[in-house]
Amino acid sequence: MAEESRPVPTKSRTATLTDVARLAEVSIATASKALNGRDQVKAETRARVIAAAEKLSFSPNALARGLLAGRTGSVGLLTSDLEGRFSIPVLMGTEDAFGAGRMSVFLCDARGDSIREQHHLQSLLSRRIDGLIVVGSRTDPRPSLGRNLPVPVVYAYAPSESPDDLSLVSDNVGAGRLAVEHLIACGRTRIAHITGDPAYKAAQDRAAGARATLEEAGLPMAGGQVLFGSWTEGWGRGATRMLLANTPEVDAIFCGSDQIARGVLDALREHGRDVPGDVAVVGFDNWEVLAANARPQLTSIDMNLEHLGRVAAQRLFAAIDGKTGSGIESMPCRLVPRESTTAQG
Amino acid sequence: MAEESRPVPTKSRTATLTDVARLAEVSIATASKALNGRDQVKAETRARVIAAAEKLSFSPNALARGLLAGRTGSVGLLTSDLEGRFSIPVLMGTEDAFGAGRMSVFLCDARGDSIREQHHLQSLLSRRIDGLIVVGSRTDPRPSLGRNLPVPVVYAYAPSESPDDLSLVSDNVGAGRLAVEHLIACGRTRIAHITGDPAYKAAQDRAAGARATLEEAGLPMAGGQVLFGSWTEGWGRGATRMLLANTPEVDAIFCGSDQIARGVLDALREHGRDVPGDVAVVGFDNWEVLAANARPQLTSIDMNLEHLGRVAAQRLFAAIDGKTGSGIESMPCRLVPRESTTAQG
DNA sequence: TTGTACGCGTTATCAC
DNA sequence: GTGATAACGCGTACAA
Repeated sequence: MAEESRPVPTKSRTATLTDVARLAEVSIATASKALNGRDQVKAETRARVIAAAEKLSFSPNALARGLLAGRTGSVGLLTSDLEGRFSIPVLMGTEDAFGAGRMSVFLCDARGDSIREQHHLQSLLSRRIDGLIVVGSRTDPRPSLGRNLPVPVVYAYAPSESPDDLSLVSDNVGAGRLAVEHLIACGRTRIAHITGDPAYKAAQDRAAGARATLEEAGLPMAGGQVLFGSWTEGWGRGATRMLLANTPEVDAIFCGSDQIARGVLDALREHGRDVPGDVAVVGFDNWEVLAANARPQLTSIDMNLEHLGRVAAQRLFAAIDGKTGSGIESMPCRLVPRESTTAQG
Repeated sequence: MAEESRPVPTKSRTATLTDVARLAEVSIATASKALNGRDQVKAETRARVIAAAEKLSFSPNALARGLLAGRTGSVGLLTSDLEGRFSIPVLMGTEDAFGAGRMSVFLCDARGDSIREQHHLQSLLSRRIDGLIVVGSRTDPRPSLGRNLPVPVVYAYAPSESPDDLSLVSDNVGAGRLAVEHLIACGRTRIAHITGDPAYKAAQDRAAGARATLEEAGLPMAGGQVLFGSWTEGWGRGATRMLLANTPEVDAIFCGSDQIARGVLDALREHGRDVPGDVAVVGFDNWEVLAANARPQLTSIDMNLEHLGRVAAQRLFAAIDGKTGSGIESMPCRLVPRESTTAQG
């Protein structure tokens, strides 16, 4: 259990440039130049100043500097939903990119509430961030924050509804194509698609890509149509049972998520179908915990979300430097082959 | 694809207090008082100032304010590993608590690298954060950042090695007790424990709690000893097979993680054991995606990590106000009952 | 090469 | 009630 501690020995106030200057016996102007690498200062003087700074463990006050410079070297990261597992990798990517660029990141979670979002936005603006990244939790377009913000904004994962904004998204249509092309390349011809809630644009996009690719190859959609449902293992199991009953000749299933795929694998095993011998399975999200631990290990589509976040950071950097862009920039996904599609049936 | 946009119409510089004062035809001193609710200003004047502020969509510069006040209203959140799923809930809790208190949160991910951690720490200090929360990804103690930082620090999830620091952790020993007590209450007497890597303190603590509770009840540890392995489904399956071979009379399994538990459920089903009829199963982490979608749904231990994060934020608030504490504060876990233990065999 | 002085945007203290 | 004015800590013209 925690105890109250004795009063801490008086913390010495953090050193200021004035302190350093005094110790080095120069003016604060000279101290500033010495520490910032300006070349109008004698080497010996600079050394003395640097030594003094070290000794006082001086660290320049970023607030004062920002006040003067008009730029703070900080950006906002406004997420609508930290819980959703899609925000996290995007967030990691941006944090990584900004950290490398000596930028600090303010994290705000609006929890899907637009009131809270506005509140956070005001707070960020009052802190004079240099730019803002808005991360959504679904691929459906979200309302724009507007064009008259004093800082550039980049939307990631969930695009802005306004084409005037710059948005970075995953190419879900392309991902659907990727999955079906892979299955066709594996020699499959009776390919079904089991996916989640049809109200999600992600579901529609992936299905569109899958449909288009099948049509171009002159192949039918096994099961007659895309099987929409929910993003759960339970739906994966249920849909598979229906599918096996109606279309027993199915030899491949493209799933809208790894969770669904886990349910599909489960049901296939129950019905004695070998994977990938009888039926090949492709998942979506490449969620390691699910995909890599499945039996057999699950081939899956990776949206490269961390990369998406990094690119978002780069675009924001560029925008801060005045090179603004607009429109929706679509990033390719990649297929990660594992056991559930490798062997040839 | 994104296109270059035409040069944006000149953004009007964000309004300052001077602008507001000029528009309201008062001095900046009066404007400041009016906006900050000081009571030495005529109502009519105040209204005029507020109107002017609205019109210019004035937002006070937090940098200037912080420079003067000596407090910035921002805190640092230093995580060692954003990828690990334990950091996220803690982080959500702290973000939530601080957001409500009008504090902004700087997010830094050190990626388990102490060099990067030092770098982030310096960056945060230069931004004059009011306090710092350090979130680890494992429950093993981590090196202290030291006692001579200019701001209070609270360690969450992973405690500091130094008892002089304040740390908040989950009570893993208590959680082990909780699980076994529940199984005993369900009428089980031949209880096994399959868990992860023995190098993790979490594994040792949970095992210790389980052992102690069994001893107190005069029950043996089924299987003869705790089955340590890795935090994977694969180990859950493998360990279960061994267990069923050596100790077929086992009637309950307490698992060190939900992933392990999923493997255990899998193997039990394969061997024709009914859950919970023949064998009851308890998981750990209460990871919804795994626990709630298991067949049967998995009873699991929840570490209340979001709450842990919120309490960490409260402790930091208190420390900022001068009420510092120290030592390790242990937060209770809770058992979430689901199908895998409810029915009586 | 070094030092002086101003200003970034606010708030608080004091006069008026 | 209101308005000058001095800080907060720093960078940078400009003067010395």
